[in-house]
Amino acid sequence: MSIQYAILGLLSRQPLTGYDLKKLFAEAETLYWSGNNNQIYRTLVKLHKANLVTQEVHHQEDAPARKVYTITTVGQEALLAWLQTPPELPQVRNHFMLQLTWADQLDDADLDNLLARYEEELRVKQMMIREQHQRDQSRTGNRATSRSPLLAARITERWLDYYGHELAWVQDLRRELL
Amino acid sequence: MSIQYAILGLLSRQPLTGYDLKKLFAEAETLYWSGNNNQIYRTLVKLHKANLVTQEVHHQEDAPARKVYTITTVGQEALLAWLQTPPELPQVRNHFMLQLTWADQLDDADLDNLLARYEEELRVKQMMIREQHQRDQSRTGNRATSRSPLLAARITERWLDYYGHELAWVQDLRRELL
DNA sequence: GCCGACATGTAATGGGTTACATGATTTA
DNA sequence: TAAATCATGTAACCCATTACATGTCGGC
Repeated sequence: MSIQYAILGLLSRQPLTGYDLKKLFAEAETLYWSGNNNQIYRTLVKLHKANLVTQEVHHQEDAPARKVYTITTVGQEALLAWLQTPPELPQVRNHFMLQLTWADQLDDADLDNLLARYEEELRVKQMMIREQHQRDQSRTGNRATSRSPLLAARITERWLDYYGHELAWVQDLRRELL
Repeated sequence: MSIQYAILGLLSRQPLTGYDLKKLFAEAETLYWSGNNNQIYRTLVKLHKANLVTQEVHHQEDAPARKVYTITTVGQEALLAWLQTPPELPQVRNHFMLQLTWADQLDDADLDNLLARYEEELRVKQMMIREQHQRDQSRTGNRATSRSPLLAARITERWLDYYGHELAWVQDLRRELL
C-alpha cells in the first residue's frame, strides 16, 4: 500500500499543499512516516497523473507558488475502495526487543542501562501522544457521541494504551532483574 | 540498523547455514522479517567479507553444498557493541489503524466488517505466538530462574500481551459501535 | 546578520519484498 | 507423479530515509 492512501485520506478532509502534508506527517505521532519531501511530492505528482487529485497553483508575489491539491471524485472512490480492503496485521518492528533477545550477553549494569534508556524513550513518546490527544480533544470538544470523533478518540487511546503497557512491562522487568 | 545483527545474534548461539536462518526468520512470529533469500544470503556474504563470521563448506554427495557460518570473536564483539547501542522506539506500522482513521466514511456494515476481519487476523496471530511460546517453554523446561530464559519468556509474554490488548480493544470498539 | 518558517523539489542510498532460477531427494 | 523439503543464489522493484539544492520573508 504505502503513503498514498494516507495522503488521500488527509485530502478527503480538506485541500492541502505538499508542505502542509509534510508538516502533518511530521507532527502526527501515530502516522508513522517521517514526512520527508521526496515521498510526498512524488506521490502527489503520481496522484495527480492518475486523476485522483487536482492541482491548483496559487501564485504569490515575492514567494514561491503554493500548489494546492484537492481530492477528486475518482480519488474519493479510490479511498473508499481502499477502506474496504482486508486489514493487515500491524508490523511491529521492535529494534529494542531484538537487542533484548541477545541481551543475556550483557552484564547486569549494561542490561539495566539498556532497559532504563528504553523506559525513558517510552516516557517521552507517551507524553507527546498524550499532549497531542489533549490538543485534539480540546479542538473537537470532547463529546465523542458521533461516530467520527469516537473513532479518532479510540485510536489515540489505543496508542496511549500501547505505550503505557510497554512502559509498565519494562519497569516490571527492571525490578525483576534487580 | 537491519537484519545483520539478528543474524549475528542467531549465529552467536550456534553455527547455521543460510537456509537455517531463512527458516528461523520465517517461523519466528516475533522476528519481523519475511525471511527472504535475497537479504539473508547477501548479508552473510557481507558479514563474511567483514570477518564477522567464517564460512565452512560442507560438500555433500548428491546434494548441494551446505555453507555453515560461524561467528568469529570479531563478530561477537560487534554483537556486544550493538547490544550497548541506544535502544530505539518500536516502529509500529499499523495499516489497519490508518484505515480506521478514515473509516467514518464507511457505512455501518462495512465498518463492522473491517473490524471483524482485523479481529480475526489478531486471533490467528495470537494463537500462533501462543503455540510458539508453549513450544519454547517445553524446550527450556519452564524454569525461568536464570537470566537468559527469563528474558526470553518476558519478551514472548510481552508480544502475547500486545496482541491480547489489541484484540480486546477491537472487540470493545465493535460492541460500542453496534 | 543569522535562524526558522514557508515552499518546492532532486540525488543517493538503504532496507525490504516478491518472483525468478536451478536441481536433488523424500514423501504422499 | 506431484508435492514438499533441502539448498543456493539473482533480478526487479518498492518503499522510505537522509542529505542536498534553491529562494523569500519575518523576527531576534
